Amino acid sequence: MALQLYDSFSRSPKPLTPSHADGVYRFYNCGPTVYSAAHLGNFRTFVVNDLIRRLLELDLGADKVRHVRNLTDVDDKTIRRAREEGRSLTDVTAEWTAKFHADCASLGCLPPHIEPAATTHITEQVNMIEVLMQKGNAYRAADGSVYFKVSSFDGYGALSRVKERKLRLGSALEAGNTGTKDTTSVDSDEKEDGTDFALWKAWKPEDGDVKWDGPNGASAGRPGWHIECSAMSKKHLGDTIDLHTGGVDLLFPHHENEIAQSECCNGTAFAHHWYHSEHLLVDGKKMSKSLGNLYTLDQLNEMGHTPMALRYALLVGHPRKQLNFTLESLSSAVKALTTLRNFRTALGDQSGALASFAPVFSSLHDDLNTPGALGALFSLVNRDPSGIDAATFDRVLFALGLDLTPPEAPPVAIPAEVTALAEKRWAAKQAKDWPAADALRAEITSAGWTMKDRKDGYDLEPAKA
RNA sequence: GGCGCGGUCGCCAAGUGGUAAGGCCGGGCUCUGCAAAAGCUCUAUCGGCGGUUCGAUUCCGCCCCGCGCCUCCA
Repeated sequence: MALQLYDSFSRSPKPLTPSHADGVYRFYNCGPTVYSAAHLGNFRTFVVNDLIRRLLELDLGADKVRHVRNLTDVDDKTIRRAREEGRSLTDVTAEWTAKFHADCASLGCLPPHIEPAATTHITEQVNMIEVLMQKGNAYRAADGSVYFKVSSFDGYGALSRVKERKLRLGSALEAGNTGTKDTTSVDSDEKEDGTDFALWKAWKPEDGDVKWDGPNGASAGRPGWHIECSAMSKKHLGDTIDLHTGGVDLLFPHHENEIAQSECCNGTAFAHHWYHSEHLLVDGKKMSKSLGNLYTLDQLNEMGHTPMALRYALLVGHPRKQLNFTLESLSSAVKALTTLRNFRTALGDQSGALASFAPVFSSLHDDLNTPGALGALFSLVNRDPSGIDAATFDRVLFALGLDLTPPEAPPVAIPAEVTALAEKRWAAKQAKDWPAADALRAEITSAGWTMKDRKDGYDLEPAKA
């Protein structure tokens, strides 16, 4: 069964099959803006995309997948951050790019084959803007910026179905939906129409030394956000790509704008398939920087949560359904991972029936039904391991990106007095002095530690809350 | 106001026109001097009201509740 994914454009599931003669599947995934640490919500999307990447590799072969994920390293936020910290833009974005890479690696995400950055593709973007200007799809405003003329593209709104946005904007304002919006980054008032969006932003004093020569007739400045994806996608994957993905919040306006730019410039269909993963919620609300209800991987790691537990917790929800993240889901994940690990160990290198895992793979192939796949997996794990094929189990683990290597025990300092109590208890136990041993165990427990006996010794762990 | 998504066991979460996978927690058991770990095992009629149907949690309508997007946003 070929991998089927819901297509946001046609609003129906569609198989992922290469459309180019070389059989290489072209996959573009909108990446992060590198100005601070990405949060778990962001990583949900990247983990889901990693799943797509892995399944494609399994289905088509690793050499038949070209996965591109961009880095937005110039925009209002990156520039503001650099200014606030008195650093160069490059210095700031390099730091957060490295952090992003480290976080992705810890979560077991395969690196994309190509990771283009906006600032190293200025020429491509400028060229594209010039074509759009020549074709009458873009215009230079009085301030030297360049805008895309939405009314010049009939297909505008087909993805997000907001064709009459302009008319309805009034309603939105009345409904009070713009009260908390950050208006500092809104395009200038130089636009001919409210729905037009910036392709090129003329330099402003607060941009400091961040500027490049603009398209013909435009001022020096920097590219607008949307154009980078159109330009980099075109350069690395061609005019028409097989799949374009991102979080649901990118559906409008980002992806709508990308379609407009690319199709007007290239004169061909931009993407055959659009896929959007849903948001991660915290306390029922979207995890976001503006709400301040986010968790970064560092925060979670400091609390003692392993990256694999995080990945598992993200996999528990269907990618196209909002998932309410809780710390409790992490302890649940740790247990589940342990069960899987024990089962895998019991398997050794035995071979067995390959078909056992069919339900797992078919769930995965059916629109990335990770909860269904996990359910099917545990149905197997709950049975006798005999007859289970270890290599196929490993394929499942690869597909899910789960690394079952036992997490290293977090280095916790054991108080000397607790160690002393444990030693005394161990001695008492050896002497079969049960009353003394029990009394000492009670002392250790009240000190907040758990003493776990093994045949040849013992372990001390902080008592669970 | 427009567009979209969701409401299934204490928590999380699949699924199907024919009477509900799975994970966590909790209960019971086995093992272990105790404890832990590990293994086994038990627990739902699917937001509300109508409709279609031999039969609906699954289809349709209405209602209630929650979330997201409507140019910062994974």
